[in-house]
Amino acid sequence: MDDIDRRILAHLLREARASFQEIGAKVGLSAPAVKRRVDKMVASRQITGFTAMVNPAALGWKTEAYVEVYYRDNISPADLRRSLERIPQVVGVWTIAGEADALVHVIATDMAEIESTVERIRENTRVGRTRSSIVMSRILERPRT
Amino acid sequence: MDDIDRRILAHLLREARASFQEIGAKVGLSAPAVKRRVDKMVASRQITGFTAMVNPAALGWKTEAYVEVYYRDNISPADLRRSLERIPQVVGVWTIAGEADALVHVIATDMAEIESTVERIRENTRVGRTRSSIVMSRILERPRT
DNA sequence: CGTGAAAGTCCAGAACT
DNA sequence: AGTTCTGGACTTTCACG
Repeated sequence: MDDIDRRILAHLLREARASFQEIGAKVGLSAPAVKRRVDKMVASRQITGFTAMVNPAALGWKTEAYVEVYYRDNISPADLRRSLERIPQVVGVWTIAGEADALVHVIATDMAEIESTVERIRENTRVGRTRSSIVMSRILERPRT
Repeated sequence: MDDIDRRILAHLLREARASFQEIGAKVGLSAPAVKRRVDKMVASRQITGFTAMVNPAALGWKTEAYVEVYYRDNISPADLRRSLERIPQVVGVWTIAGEADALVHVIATDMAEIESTVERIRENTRVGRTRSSIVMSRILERPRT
């Protein structure tokens, strides 16, 4: 991972559908060279994939929340994942050090769906209390460079 | 935005570099038809762009935190954005309803950098207290379908 | 809103510096 | 590491249903 790789990555973060040729022109490399570098970054899991960024509001996902979860006892990351990945409204889960044990990102079409999703999270018997913060507006969101 | 659009979008969320032809084969449309639909979704800002997903750990971004910020008085979203967007370690900001006023996602190379970034957030005189949660592990992270 | 065909562009691998 | 070359695939525009 040298400086050219970083410039290629920066380009892909901004425009993931750019052609290798186009990227090559910017960084001063031929298209095959760029492809080889990108393939390598994907193979080494530095790049984990390419995705579209969507405007949730334009798609009916009007409501979003971050839910802190406190567990009664220790829970393994694997168990945590198993219990939450089947809930489609859960789009992110992180274990945290601080007051709570885990932070869960929930996205839904309306408030009622947020509520029922939090209920589903609570169904796990090991969950103690939860503390939800409803997102009012996205101020800033940028891909990590 | 009909069902075919949703299937195209789902495909792009999974693999943003897929060719229009490939997507067309999955949804039963020709490549030009797919391109027109994608162009339309981009033009209408339902799709806001295409980006690479990176593995922060593989890139030296070892440390991540979510910081809740409590303000002394009301702050406008525009002011909030202005004060935080110049801090490069800040990758996400949302205003929230709950206990705190804003949730700030911070990503850094090490703990010291997290600390100094939180310090920078606190420099704004209107910030009251902050409450940080350090991310220990990413359990689940998926694009919204 | 769809298709099919044109021309231009790009990809992906091979061969070579 | 990098390049150039090449056959085949893809994108993109356009005319048309």
